[in-house]
Amino acid sequence: MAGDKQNFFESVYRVAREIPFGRVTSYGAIARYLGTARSSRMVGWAMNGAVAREDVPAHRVVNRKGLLTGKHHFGGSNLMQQLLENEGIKVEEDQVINFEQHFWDPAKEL
DNA sequence: TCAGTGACTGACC
DNA sequence: GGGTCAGCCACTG
Repeated sequence: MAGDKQNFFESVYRVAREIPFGRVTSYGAIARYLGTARSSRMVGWAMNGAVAREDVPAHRVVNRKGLLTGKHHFGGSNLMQQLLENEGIKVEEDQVINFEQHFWDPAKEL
């Protein structure tokens, strides 16, 4: 069958789209929800393609520590931080303030 | 084809 | 308590 990987990517996009306004999640959380907890890197790779999609809020996905590790993929600017702050999420030194408070777990909320 | 790399994470010492 | 290692899989040279 051709398209299994595509399905995985689409699944990641679908979950990312479900992230509520003003909330963030982690790569591992999405990976765990999809049943690929050990392939959290693939979620990050999927997000790489998600940036090109305006319907996928990739800026709401950070690493487990709330660190904006992927901000360099947003055009090499502080766009990611700008978008998060625009949603009421405070970001300082590439890290989300009160990360646990804004954290949204798809496996738990979805 | 092989080897290195990466938007991660959990376990181990 | 902080640094290191291994697993995961796709992409690139």
